Amino acid sequence: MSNPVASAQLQLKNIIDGAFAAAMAQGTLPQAEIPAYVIEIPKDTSHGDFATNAAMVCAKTFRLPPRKIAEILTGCCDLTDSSFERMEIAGPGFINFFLNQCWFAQTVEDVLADGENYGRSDFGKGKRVNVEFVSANPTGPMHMGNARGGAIGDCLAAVMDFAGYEVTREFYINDAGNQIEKFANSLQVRYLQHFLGEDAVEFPEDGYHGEDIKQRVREFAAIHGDAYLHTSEEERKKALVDYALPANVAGLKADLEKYRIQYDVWFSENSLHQSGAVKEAIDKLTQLGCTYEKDGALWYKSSQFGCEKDDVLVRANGIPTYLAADIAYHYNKFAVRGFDLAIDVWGADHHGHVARMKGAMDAIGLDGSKLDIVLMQLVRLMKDGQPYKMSKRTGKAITLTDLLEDIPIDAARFFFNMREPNSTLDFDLDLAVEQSSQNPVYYVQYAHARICSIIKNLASEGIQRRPVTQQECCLLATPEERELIRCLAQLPEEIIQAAKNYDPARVTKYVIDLATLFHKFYNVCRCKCEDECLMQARLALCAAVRQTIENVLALLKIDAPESM
RNA sequence: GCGCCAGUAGCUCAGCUGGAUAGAGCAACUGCCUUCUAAGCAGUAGGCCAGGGGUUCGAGUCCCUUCUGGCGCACCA
Repeated sequence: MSNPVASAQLQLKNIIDGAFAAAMAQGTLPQAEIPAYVIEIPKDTSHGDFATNAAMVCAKTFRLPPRKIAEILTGCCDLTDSSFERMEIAGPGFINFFLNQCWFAQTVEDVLADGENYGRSDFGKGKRVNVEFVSANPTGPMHMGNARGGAIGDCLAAVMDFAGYEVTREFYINDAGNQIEKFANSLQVRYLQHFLGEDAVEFPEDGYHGEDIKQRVREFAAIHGDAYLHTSEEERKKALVDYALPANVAGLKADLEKYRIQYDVWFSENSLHQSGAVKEAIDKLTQLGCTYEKDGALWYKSSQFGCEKDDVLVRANGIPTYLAADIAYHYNKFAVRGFDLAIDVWGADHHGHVARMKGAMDAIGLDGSKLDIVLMQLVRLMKDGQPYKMSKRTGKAITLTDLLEDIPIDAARFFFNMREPNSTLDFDLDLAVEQSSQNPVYYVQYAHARICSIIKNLASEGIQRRPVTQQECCLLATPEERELIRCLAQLPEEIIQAAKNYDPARVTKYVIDLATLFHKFYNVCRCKCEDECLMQARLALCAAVRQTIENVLALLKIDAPESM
């Protein structure tokens, strides 16, 4: 697995450290500890491929002007047998380094050699990470927040995998607690209404009013008829929930699969109650002195673990709260299943819960820093430049299913990953369906299709891509070619950054940039040309770009069409 | 009231752990197809990075403060 940028950067660090050592040995710089300096990639390529502020941060240490230090350092830098051809001092004392043509040639070869693995790294060191996302309430259909969470979570999981983590995708089914009680009640009222008429029983104000509840009741009635009309309420509710809940979960699963999301684990909250895991977690906290009783309820001392106030674990009526179950759930992730890291993707409206959960992990004897929460802000659907809240057909909030009926799945997955999770997202419904360059999905896919077309066209004229020598690859020296290769080289670092920051939107931005650079290259450099060696080198470059686009689109689970 | 997140071009947003002249896309205007996909490219124009202080060689980025917007502060999940 190659990482052209990191290799060059490491090489450069050795060169610079070597220069410091040499200068001190010569006595041109006094003996001193070298302050931390950075090696960065300048925005402006005229400032080189890499630049360091080493001379500037040392100004105080050596009591010399930055440019003077830079002169001494460059005098001691040895670039022979390196990936660099030259360096220069610029501005207030930057030292800029320029990569040689071999590096560019080698990068193209590396991409092709790595193939579908190009971009992978061992950054994660095989650590086991659990990524939990969507975890939609099984009492009804999924909303826009779930749609965004699905795209972000799934892509983040793919990115983590690519960055060298061992990833488990998980859905937490909230099949316990208050909302299941409301669900049961809604079902049974609808059931009674189904047979006795709408007016026979009043529908509870806080019930689930959706059409989906009625639908489940009709299905249930078709199987069991009015058999549960005369049973106890208890029995009736249980029968209805036992039917409707698995049906809903199956529905969620089916909808998410349409959205190209497949989970490794569907984890039931109820199973934690059944197995006694919730009670165990509560007992453990109590043993550790983290709880107390007040007003008949059992409280957890959240305030001792970074929260504003304490929270109830077990209500006065003896039923544990969601928090108790959630502590047991995360305890299970770490202590039982042994994950090294757990990432939860939550809606930003749950942000108040973050400190509490992390604190609770510390309280229960685990490490709260291993739990990370990705908060995502709300989605605003836009149509004709106006917020678009309700479905015209149903008059209700737009569900994930509605969305996917209206726009292509490629567009949905791409759009939801265009912004970092923690920023509000305007989802432009008109743009998402538009088949033009304005739609970034098409823009990227078009670049891929173009490359396929070039290769196919040349093949039809009997010109096949063949292995190229490094010397031939060195012919790729126009500014457009070099920019394009520079971008290719960036992928592994881009993936690592996305994994490190839990920000899958980085890869989306990356692939748009890559497509842009390819289109620029395409307009200036013809692959089909007189010089056979140059043609083959350009074909190799095209193949490398195609491979890279494919790899990124695979992370997003978006098609890479061969023609458009 | 307290807390979290945000405020960058007319609009939607980039800007990596402080770095060189603040960048894209859309919208507006001007060009480029007898040659590999014009779903493309090149160019023009557009800015007191919300306001005010501070930290330093250097601030859109860090600290303080004010203003504005979103979201939370349950024996709901």
